[in-house]
Amino acid sequence: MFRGNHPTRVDEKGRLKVPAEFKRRVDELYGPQFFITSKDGKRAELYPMKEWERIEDALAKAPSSGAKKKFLDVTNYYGQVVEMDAQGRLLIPQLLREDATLAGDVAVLGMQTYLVVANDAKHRAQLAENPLTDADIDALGVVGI
Amino acid sequence: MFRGNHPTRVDEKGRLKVPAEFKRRVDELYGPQFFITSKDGKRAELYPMKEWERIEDALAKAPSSGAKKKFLDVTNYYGQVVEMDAQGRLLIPQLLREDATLAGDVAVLGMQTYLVVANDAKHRAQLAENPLTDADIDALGVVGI
DNA sequence: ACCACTTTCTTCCACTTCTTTCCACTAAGA
DNA sequence: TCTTAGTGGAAAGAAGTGGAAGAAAGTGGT
Repeated sequence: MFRGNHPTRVDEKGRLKVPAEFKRRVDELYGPQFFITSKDGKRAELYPMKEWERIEDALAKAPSSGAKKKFLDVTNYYGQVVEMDAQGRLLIPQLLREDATLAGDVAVLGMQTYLVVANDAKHRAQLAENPLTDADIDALGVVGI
Repeated sequence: MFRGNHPTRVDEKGRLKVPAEFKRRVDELYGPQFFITSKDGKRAELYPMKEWERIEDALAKAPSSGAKKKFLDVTNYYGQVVEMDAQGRLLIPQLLREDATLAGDVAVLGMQTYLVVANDAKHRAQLAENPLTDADIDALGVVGI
């Protein structure tokens, strides 16, 4: 389970420093390979290879549909297999770097099974624009929040 | 069950001293790990790790929804796993320290299953601005209040 | 078609900065 | 006075960063 925000940076070469905590977990649970992609072109999603393969398997079994084709189209357009080096850095494909403006300060968010990489300022602005309301929380119906 | 207000301080390094009473309860009921996060960026919420995991599980089972996505986006943006040291202090992430102005005197409030950490003066002002009304209390439908 | 040169990519080393942990002192309450 | 809570700070270790050297891929010319 990945959780929380680990602020980090993308250097001028386009390398993302995977925060040490996430790196440790990935090292022990998965290999150094990831599938980096995006569903909206606005922020990158980083799946440990094994997780992505699990999703692919589930999709392969699903009946053919427009939604499936669309999903494959988008995720494979932005997608690429990337590998962490010994220093815990990985090269973000140029296309994603441009579309998701991944340079300088970025937020790496744990989203349970995968990680989200977002431009910090943009993500912040998006949260401010669309805040979490009491009604949202009530809608979840979870006790003790 | 956490209850009451235990005023404490955040030092210049951003370390929150967990009041001894809360520390004792946490030590016996839970481990030293917490998930610290925020829903509005204005005050921090401190969940014993086990409590937070319970919420995560409940969320994982809930059907996909906008409210759920928003909730994960916000809580993981502000969130971080933190650990108390032997002296009962824990480091508040920079982002939260800034947004929620957690420095100097703060109030630690027991909110049943979790703790709230708020800038004392700000919290006071907010209560004054938005007081508890008879209508609020009636809406609870609890006998004997 | 092959060779050589150029350019880009990748990996690894070494330095710097920040974080974390732990020790010791101060203050307050019993 | 003794014990427990709270505070500050220094030292050791870990994390982050830049860059240089080696490898690989691409390009052009003979």
